[in-house]
Amino acid sequence: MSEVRVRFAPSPTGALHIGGVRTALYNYLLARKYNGKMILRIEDTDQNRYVPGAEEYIKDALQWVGIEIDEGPDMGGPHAPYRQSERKDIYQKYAQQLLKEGHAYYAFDSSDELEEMRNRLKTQKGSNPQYDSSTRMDMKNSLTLSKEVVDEKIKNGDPYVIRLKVPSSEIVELNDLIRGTVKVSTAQIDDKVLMKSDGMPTYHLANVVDDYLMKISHVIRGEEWLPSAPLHVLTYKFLGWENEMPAFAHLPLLLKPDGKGKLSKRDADQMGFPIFPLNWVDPKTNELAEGFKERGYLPEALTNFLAFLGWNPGTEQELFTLDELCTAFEIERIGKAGAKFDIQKANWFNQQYLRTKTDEELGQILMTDLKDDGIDCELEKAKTIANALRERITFPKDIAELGKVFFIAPTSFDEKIASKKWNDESIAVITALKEEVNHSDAITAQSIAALLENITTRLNIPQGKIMQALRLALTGGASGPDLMITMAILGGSEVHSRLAYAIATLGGK
RNA sequence: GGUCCGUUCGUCUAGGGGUUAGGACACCAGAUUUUCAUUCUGGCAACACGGGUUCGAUUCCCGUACGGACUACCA
Repeated sequence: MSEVRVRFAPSPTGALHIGGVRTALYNYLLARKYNGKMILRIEDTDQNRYVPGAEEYIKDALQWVGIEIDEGPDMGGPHAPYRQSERKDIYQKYAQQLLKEGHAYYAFDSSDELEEMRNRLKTQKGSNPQYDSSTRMDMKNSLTLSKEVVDEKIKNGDPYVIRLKVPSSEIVELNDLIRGTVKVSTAQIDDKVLMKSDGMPTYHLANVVDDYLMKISHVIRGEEWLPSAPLHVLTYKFLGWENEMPAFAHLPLLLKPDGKGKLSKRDADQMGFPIFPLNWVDPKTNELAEGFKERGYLPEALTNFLAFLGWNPGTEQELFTLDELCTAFEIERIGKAGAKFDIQKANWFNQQYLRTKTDEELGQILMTDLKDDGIDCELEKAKTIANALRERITFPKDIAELGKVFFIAPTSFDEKIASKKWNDESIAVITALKEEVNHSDAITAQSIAALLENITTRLNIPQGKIMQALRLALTGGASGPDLMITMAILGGSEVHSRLAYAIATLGGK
């Protein structure tokens, strides 16, 4: 295979959607697998929709998930510039070529006139109203107007667009790597605008020209482009690039978790999960949308999860690092059907990856989170706590959430547990433990276990009957890591005072 | 409306003319854990429908239904 060159070509109209991240990921995986190049191209040809900060956001997001760009606006490359707004002249040149060769024409119709045409045709049964071979001779363009009039209009600065002259009825064949051969009659394709009246190209022209010039080998993009792909094939042909045309792969869409339809920000908000990789503040509304990163998703978990939405390796392995994904990835194994976005599975991946972190890494997270709550904790202790908690967390913030109990003594106690488990027997054991626990901090899980063993056998009370009450007294709740370890971390004097407080509040003998 | 694409457990999916249709998430149950979590074991649960083709279709073909995308001087 000749060099694999793929591109991710977002338009800077806002935050990068999670579906966009997946598209970028698939491109990246293919590039890495074949030691090819990953190109970032900014498609900013719509000046009305341009959102400041969006380009930066996209780059930051890609970097966070671990997608490295080989060529793009920042690092440049052999086919710079990589921002379409900076390539205007190039598109103009090819538009002129198409014009000269009779594959395109000038059109002067106003938006009112276009609308009128569509409305007129809409009333006719079965027809789909579009600017095409059947209607263009009724419109104002260089096909219907005399050369003199056209030249005059252009000289006068009358607004015009350049449209592709699509043949009236030919079959265009598109070979899609995921969907196989797709055939469309040109009768269904309209004379798409190639150059807008502001001198900017539309996606259709810019995309074809850039992919050709940048020597893109595979166009991997969302399925929403499939209907216009035949148009692009046609454009390649007209430009004389048919033999250098990239391979196409149209990805199935990400669907909303319940019901039907594509995943939208609205759904995500409703279901309570993020849709953007990073926090995004909408510059118009000033509204903050929380990102996957800030929500506590690890980039490796997110990429693993995303990769499996529409692709699988064909084995039963599910956990893949980004590197492993790169080698395992195959376009042929991408599915055809849209995938519903199941955040529970994402959470599971997150849990799996969080567990691979060392006690030190987890401890660091705990320390900084605690600090935010005004609690100081040294690393060794943080590591111990992290170790005790590591099997119980899904998100990084869970460590501090669950670990707080080691720093903040309970002020109230779970009533249900209290009424069930706080009785003469547990009070006896807990009172004895309070008296006998080594008040110095130097207790270990082993020593405290031995002490408790000693007390329960002496009082002839089965340990199982009092453990719940003991946890209640120590933490105020009914769940948490191993109790002996909990007490060891707490330290003797803290255990003593917490037990004393519990006895005082819940009652004792 | 038109064009195109799609359809295997609730979800992500494997599979493929003859299989007990496999895995994972979620859920449920049991075991372990004194508790919760973990872990382990087990369970629930799917080939949209109707016609063909075939000795045999979930698998191939055609329809239907349902879903989706597109139908802009947006990408």
